[in-house]
Amino acid sequence: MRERGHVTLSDVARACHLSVSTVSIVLSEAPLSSHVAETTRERIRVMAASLGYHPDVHARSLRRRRTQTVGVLAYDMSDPFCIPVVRGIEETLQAAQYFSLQVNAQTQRMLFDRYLRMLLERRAEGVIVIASWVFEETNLLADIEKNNVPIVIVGRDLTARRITSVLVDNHEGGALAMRHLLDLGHRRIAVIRGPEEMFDSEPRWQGIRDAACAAGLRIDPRLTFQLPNQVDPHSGFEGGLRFAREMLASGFGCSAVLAFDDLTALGVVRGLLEAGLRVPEDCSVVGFDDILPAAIATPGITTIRQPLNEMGVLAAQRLLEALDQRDTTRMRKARLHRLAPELVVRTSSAPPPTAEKERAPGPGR
Amino acid sequence: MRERGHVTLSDVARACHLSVSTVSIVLSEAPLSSHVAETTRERIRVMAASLGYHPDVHARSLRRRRTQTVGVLAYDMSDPFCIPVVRGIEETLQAAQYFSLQVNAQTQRMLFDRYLRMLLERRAEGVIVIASWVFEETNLLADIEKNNVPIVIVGRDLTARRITSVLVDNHEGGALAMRHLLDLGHRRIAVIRGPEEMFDSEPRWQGIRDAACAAGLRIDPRLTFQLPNQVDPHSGFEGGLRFAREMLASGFGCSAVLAFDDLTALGVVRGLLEAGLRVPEDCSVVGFDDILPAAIATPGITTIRQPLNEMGVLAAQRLLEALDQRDTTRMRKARLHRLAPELVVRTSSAPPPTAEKERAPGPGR
DNA sequence: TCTTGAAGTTCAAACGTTTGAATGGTATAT
DNA sequence: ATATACCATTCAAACGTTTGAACTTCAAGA
Repeated sequence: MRERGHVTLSDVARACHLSVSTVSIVLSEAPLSSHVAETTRERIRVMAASLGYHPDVHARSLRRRRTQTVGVLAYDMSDPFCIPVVRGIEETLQAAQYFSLQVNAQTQRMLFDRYLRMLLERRAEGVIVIASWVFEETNLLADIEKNNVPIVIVGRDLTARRITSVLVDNHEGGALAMRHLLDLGHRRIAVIRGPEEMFDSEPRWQGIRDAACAAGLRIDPRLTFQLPNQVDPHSGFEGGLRFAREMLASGFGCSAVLAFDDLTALGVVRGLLEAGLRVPEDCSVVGFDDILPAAIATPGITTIRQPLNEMGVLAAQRLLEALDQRDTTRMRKARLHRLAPELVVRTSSAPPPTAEKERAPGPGR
Repeated sequence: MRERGHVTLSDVARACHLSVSTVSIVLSEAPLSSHVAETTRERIRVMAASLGYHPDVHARSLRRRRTQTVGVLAYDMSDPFCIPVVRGIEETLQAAQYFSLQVNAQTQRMLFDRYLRMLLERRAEGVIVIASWVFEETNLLADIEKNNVPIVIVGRDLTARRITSVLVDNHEGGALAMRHLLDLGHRRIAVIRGPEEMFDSEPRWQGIRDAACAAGLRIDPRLTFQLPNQVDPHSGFEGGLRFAREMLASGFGCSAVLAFDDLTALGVVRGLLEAGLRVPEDCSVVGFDDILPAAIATPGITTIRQPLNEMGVLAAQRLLEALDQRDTTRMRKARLHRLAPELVVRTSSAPPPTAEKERAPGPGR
């Protein structure tokens, strides 16, 4: 064991009575290593292992001028949304021999900037940003361009800024949810709209309205509710709970609630059950995202699944392509990937209490 | 913008008609920078900013022989258990100007080893491992010692290997849960024990038994159930669900279920509700951990909270201390921190259906 | 005997940064 | 006039690694 500091190449070289070069060539499996006698190679490897040698990635990166690192900046790792995306990214990068350096902005702009800078300092070769909000005008973006580091963003469309973007088709998702409730026979449907500063809110709401419209239904404005802008991504639960209480207090009922996301839906369920109503018998609830708590709550929340893992994989693939073309092509065009969401039917949705009268009168239903 | 590669100190120096040294001294705010004229300093800073210069952390680490980096190896970042621990670690390290390099072993031993090696290669100055399982005999441990990198582990006791350990008092937690049910008046209590290969399982079970014993209750072996060893940390839900179904099918009932963790508890709730029973009126359910889904499900799960954030903070503090003493003290003694858990009463637990008869007969209760 | 070629190994420079020592100035005290 | 102090800046070496070029040594071919 060394007195201090790490075991280096020259430690190994000294122990083997060889030069640093030879040891480096062998341990890094450079092309030249085929010219080194197998016995020597083995001797070096054994010695390196017994000394506990591990190459210094800083020295290596400096010399090779490659870090094999991609930065992944998530707006909040504790949001269940991020986890599968990050995992998809990680898998894909790992297979391409890249290390994904993950940092967590915790929805704080200050941290966001700090970490973006840190990724630059750590010489990430590319950056993937997961952010359905924040990330507006930071001048670090210019620095990233100056240093020729490609970016991909997950969760919103920034192709206008010439950044390749991967996101779910929110319009279609909203429409899927609404059509599901309409198909079940609901007509009095309450809608909880997302915070205004979140990118997803508007297209989702559009999809909901368009689907209602196509079925000849105009959504009653008295049955819509707006979630406030909040920093805490877990606040959706509180919002849903408050909505349910207010709605029940107002006496202005509905047979189904279409919530902005799963946390909101779980808040609504809590409010309804607390008041002694049954879900879905008295009122259906539909969420969005398909996060873990929605699947394991009882009743299971009917929701719109975002292909999160797939989105991560796609983002990583696009980034790897950009890295490949980095030197040849200067001008890359930003691409937009809008992935299809999927309806996941669980037990929080059912025909309305009076469905038999509203729909087909046959006794089979 | 440079043709390729990043902007370097010498780019800035050239643009300022100054030497690399001066620019370095100013931008890194070295002590010598007080000797540099303020006008010069400002000129350098402006130029650096306009060129988009960011210091190369690899070159800096190489020269300074410090990386200001601590590795955080979690056995599974998608486990809600890890999130608050990691956040506590991150906060604490950040305040001490350290960067926490987080990696996710996804409960795979192969990844665990690979990432541990990577942390060594990235010259993490210390390592925090979050692992209630895995992490048995990896010879990388020896390498870590050889390179004089301090370790702290969260989630199990490895003081026998002279590694400082931070964990919750599982024995006390189990006892708390059992005493809560006993206090409510339950006598027929089913217990779902954790997987054998998980460190927490045994002490938790001991605590449960000791508390029962102290109250003069012997737990009926027909009411205990053993979760199988599983790689997927989300499998607790399935286990709980299966338990509930089997128990109901056997007709051998109980008035309360003490589940190994929250996911298991949520599985039990699903099984009971599916069968038309009410929670907590017909059967109480208690979990362990206090993860998000337990709080936002309805009924909210009564559970034993682990002070996860605090555990992260503590682990980081101990590591920072070890880093401070690294050079002076060679022999550090490993410390054991066993933190007190806390009972969180929600709505999944209540007196048993026949509580009035079993306990005090007064009408006030 | 002299090339030629290969095998096995080493030299030395470079990557971008930091930093102790050194430089050339100018002002003040002796 | 010389020493002292300080100011503003630069020199040069070092961190651990990689790699193109160079160097031996030995054997075979001309």
